[in-house]
Amino acid sequence: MKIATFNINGIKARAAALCDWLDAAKPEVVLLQEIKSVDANFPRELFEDRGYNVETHGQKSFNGVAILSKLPLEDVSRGLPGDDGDDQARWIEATVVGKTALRLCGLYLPNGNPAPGPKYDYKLAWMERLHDRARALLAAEEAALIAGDYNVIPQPEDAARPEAWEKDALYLPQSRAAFRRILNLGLTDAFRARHPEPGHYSFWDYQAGAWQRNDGILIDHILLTPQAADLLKDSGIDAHVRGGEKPSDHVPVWAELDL
DNA sequence: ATGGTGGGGATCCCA
Repeated sequence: MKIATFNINGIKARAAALCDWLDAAKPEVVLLQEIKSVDANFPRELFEDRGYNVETHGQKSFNGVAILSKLPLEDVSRGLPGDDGDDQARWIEATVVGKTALRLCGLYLPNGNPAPGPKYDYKLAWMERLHDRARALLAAEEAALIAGDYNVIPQPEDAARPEAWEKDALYLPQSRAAFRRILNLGLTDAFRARHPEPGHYSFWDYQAGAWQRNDGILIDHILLTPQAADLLKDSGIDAHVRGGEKPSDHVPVWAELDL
């Protein structure tokens, strides 16, 4: 079963590119970020016509996450626990059942720039809540996948020019330490488990010809609990999507699980 | 040091 994460940077602007990729890659499950749409305006028929069940957690103008799945989506929940005052749509969960049950968690982690400042404080607080949720998922000792746009460059080899990101919220030591602390709970990075070498990216800025110069960063990650990691067969990044018509600035990252 | 591009939707915010 192929499960992908894809920050599409606006569903309205990306409907064609997303459908082209779905038709070619045929993933069973897709976790979407930055749909930038309220639930009522999400073009769910586009995906239902292709055999996907659709669950959204949107908001006006910004953020917004969704799950597309050919298998039924059960026990859907919206919003990352830990702060009732947080109204930003950045987290959605659901369960699919294949050979075994798999809990899917889709996330759009705060960007955090400029740092320092209130946006960076929000990012770090959000990562603390993510840590707590990940710990609970691990304690359940079941297969779970926590994937999305983490807005964290975990290590120097995850950037073409790490020195350019030294003062950026995506690469500050505190951001990387918070990510590592979550990983160190016992999660497996599905892409890095199979592709440890440098030079793999999931985001290229629209500006300054970043794609043409391959000036990318790897910030979209798929983390697996041990029970899910045991099912990992393959993983990859569909980088070619960045060279398509009206592309997102991110590309799909996927994992194949024996589910 | 600056400005480079793009989406959303309102005359500016966010990335």
